[in-house]
Amino acid sequence: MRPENQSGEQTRSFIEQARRAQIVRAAVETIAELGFAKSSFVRIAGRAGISPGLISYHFAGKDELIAQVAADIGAAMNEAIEERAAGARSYLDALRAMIRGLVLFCAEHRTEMYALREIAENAPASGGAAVDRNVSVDQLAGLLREGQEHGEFRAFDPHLMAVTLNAALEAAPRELYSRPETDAGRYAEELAETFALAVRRTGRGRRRHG
Amino acid sequence: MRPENQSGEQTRSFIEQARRAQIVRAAVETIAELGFAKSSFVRIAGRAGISPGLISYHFAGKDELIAQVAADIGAAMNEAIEERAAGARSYLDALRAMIRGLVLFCAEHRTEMYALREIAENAPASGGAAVDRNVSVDQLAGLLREGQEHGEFRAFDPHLMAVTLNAALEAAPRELYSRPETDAGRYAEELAETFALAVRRTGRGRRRHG
DNA sequence: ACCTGAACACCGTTCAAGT
DNA sequence: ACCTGAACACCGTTCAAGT
Repeated sequence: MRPENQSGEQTRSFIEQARRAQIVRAAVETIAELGFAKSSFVRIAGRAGISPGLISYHFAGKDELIAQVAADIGAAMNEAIEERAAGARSYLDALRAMIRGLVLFCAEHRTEMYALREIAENAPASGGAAVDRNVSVDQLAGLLREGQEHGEFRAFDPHLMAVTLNAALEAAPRELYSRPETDAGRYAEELAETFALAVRRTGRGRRRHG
Repeated sequence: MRPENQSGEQTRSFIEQARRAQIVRAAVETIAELGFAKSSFVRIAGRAGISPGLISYHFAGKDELIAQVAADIGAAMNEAIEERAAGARSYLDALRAMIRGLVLFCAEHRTEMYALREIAENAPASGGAAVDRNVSVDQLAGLLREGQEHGEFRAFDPHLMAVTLNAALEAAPRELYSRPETDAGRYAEELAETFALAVRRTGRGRRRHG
């Protein structure tokens, strides 16, 4: 019988929080070192110095553990992105800043990205990809829609463009890992330019600066 | 001891080819019906009316079986795409035709796409995603580079644009499945327009300060 | 409440044995 | 060569038992 909780963190005891954090940390290290396939509960528990059964006690299942690992890393990514987008003077600048922020974050945290990539490659469903993707896509769609309402962007479908942009962003860690020689700064600029051209009002004889 | 072969299909006997095809078919049906997680060798073999050991006899491992399933479906996709791109009068038209072709193919083969998506979500590495992706990316990069050399496209990095486009294309089956109400024709047009704007020469003359 | 570790059901793979 | 099916090593999860 494991502790019940839906999403409230208040219901978790101090020990439980500490154990979960310890297990998540051990999982990240194990995945990064041995790869996802070899990261069994026995190995993760061994690294943490606890019994395998204790992992099942604190997590509903392997899915929840992996989801927590992905969520922790994803939260750091979002923080880095939003930090950069905050100072933007226009929606186009915000879009560019977000794209740059993500690509550069990936370049600066390659080891964490390796664990995340292992999860994405071997258990993306457990990694909360489906859930987090929709959150991310909806956020992007909101930004794009606002940019349209302010007359900065052309009349595309915000949701479909967000899906497309999200896919392009998710490809970044994969690309940076599989081609370590890639210049992250240039990648960031290329990607920012690509979507800037895709979303902006076509300037052919239309408006100039506001 | 299973039959050895590297990639040549000539070395495979008639029976082996038939068995492999039978097993692949059973795997596709099992994955589509029960999902990837429940598609064990025992269940696939049961559907095919054979022994589980026979699967290991004909395939080097589960990875190879899943890779074959993904490859068969992927081949059908590529065929549909290239068929459409063949009649294009320009590189921009070819790009648009490929994008439309893929999105519409996904819309017309949702059940096969379901199995492919199950694989992509649960075992993309086994699904040959890494290998096939590079092939596909290289092909796209080649097309983009040619378009640049013929003066149709602007001066982006062909490889990075191909990675981005490939990511956007791979998001299509996912999106069409998770939102069945999506108008595939409109999705195809939106995506084609997005990348047409991203790759074409900007009409405003040259870019400022390189 | 927290934790252990053996037991359990299941998995992919192997292999002696059949034809 | 082709195929079977029990045996094997391993997995995530459960649970009686300890504190």
